[in-house]
Amino acid sequence: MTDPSVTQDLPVTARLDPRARRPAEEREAQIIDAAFTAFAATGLDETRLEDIARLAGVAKGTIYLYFPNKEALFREMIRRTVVVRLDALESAPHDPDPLRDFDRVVRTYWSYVTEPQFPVLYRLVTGVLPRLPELSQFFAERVSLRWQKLLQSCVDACVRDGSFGPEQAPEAARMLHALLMQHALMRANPTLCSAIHLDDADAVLDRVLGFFRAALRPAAPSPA
Amino acid sequence: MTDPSVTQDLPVTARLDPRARRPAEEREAQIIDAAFTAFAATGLDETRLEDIARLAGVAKGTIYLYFPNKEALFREMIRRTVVVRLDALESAPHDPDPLRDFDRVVRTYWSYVTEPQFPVLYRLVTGVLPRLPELSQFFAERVSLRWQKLLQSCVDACVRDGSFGPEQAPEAARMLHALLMQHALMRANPTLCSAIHLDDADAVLDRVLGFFRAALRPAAPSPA
DNA sequence: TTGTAAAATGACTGACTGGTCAGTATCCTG
DNA sequence: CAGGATACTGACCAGTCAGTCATTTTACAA
Repeated sequence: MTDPSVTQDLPVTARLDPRARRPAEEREAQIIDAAFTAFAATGLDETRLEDIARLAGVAKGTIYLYFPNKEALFREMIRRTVVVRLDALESAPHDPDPLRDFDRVVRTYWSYVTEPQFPVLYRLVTGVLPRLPELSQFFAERVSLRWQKLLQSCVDACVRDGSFGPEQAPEAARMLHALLMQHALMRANPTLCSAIHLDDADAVLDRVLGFFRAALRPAAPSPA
Repeated sequence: MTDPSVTQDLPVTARLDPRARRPAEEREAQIIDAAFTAFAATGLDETRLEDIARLAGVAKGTIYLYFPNKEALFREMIRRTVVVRLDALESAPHDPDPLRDFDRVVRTYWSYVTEPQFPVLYRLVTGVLPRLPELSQFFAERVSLRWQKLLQSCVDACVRDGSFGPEQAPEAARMLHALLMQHALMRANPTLCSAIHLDDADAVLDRVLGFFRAALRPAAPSPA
């Protein structure tokens, strides 16, 4: 406590000495972080720039040195928070065993959508969908589509391998995507679905995977 | 064209002579309809009461004769638009054949979430989730939960019947719900998932049902 | 026809907030 | 340490819009 009078009611982020100049990147990150918190809590319209500024430990005017306006800040916040692990994942070595590779990808996806940030982003993006369609576009291309392609390639490998039956394969990626996404969202919004049995993320994933594998298991040899 | 100068640029709803007194119920319905359209297009915050009034063919002040404020209007609009076919469905006669009964319920659910109104409501409700949690509660109880219970009872009947294997049954309703819901939302937001193959609602349902039945099909008799 | 109660109107107000910019603090160079 | 350059500040302004209410219109009974 060097000088409580200055920092006492400044919220978390701000502890880097106020009014001190900072390298542009750092300030930007500060503001983006604050924006995420504020927007997550109250949405694009109900969030006052003043609040973001306070959260970031910065004056309102400062925000305008880094972003031309509120909407641009929002957009930029979304873009940056869509941390994409896909680059790493896509170039990572495939497991030679298709089933294990499938498992690895699914688990990575699950941990991605299970992070607390993800459902918030999803809600914010869908919430402003009619107003900022390019943002949804970005989100779709950057997240949904790429994951689905990746999943599909894993499924296909399992089909070639004989681990999965071919009947459901063509749509399997979309089905799995739907199951995982919806479960992640249900977990995040207990209000919206009184999600009692969904606390344990691993357990949920196991159930979903069990269901998925049941659908994909090769058909029984035709009964005599 | 009796008197174009009066009605020419009044939008659709308003054709009941303006400024004429109407029974309270009718006016309320007028306003709610307009509110749905307006909120659907621009969301709770971006919609001006003036716009709703114009759409309803009514002056702004009139709205306040029927609703205490904007938020209440929004809430009421959601409540009423969640047309619940469930009452009818729940008391409707079950088909004695469990599989056919299952089919009937699923198809009714699908037609419900496939109506253009549904995704709009869903988006609006989730969009204001942190601000109006009671609304989500209402939506959840009135829609998601009741449907899931109904679906589950159909699934259980099919399991008793031997049409479905018991392995995946305990979570089957939630899985099916997740699949249908997510597909309905994907169809409604092509931007968000470049939903190419999802135009034909019946075809989509068939694929989902095919997948679901594959997961639920009884396990093959243990191989010799 | 007229009187009156209820319904509807829309100009108005006041609070609010996105965005600005003149002024201040800090840093840096020589 | 001077003095220029740049990051930062926050009081202010202008636009917006939810909500109000004095006035007008309508319906209808006498």
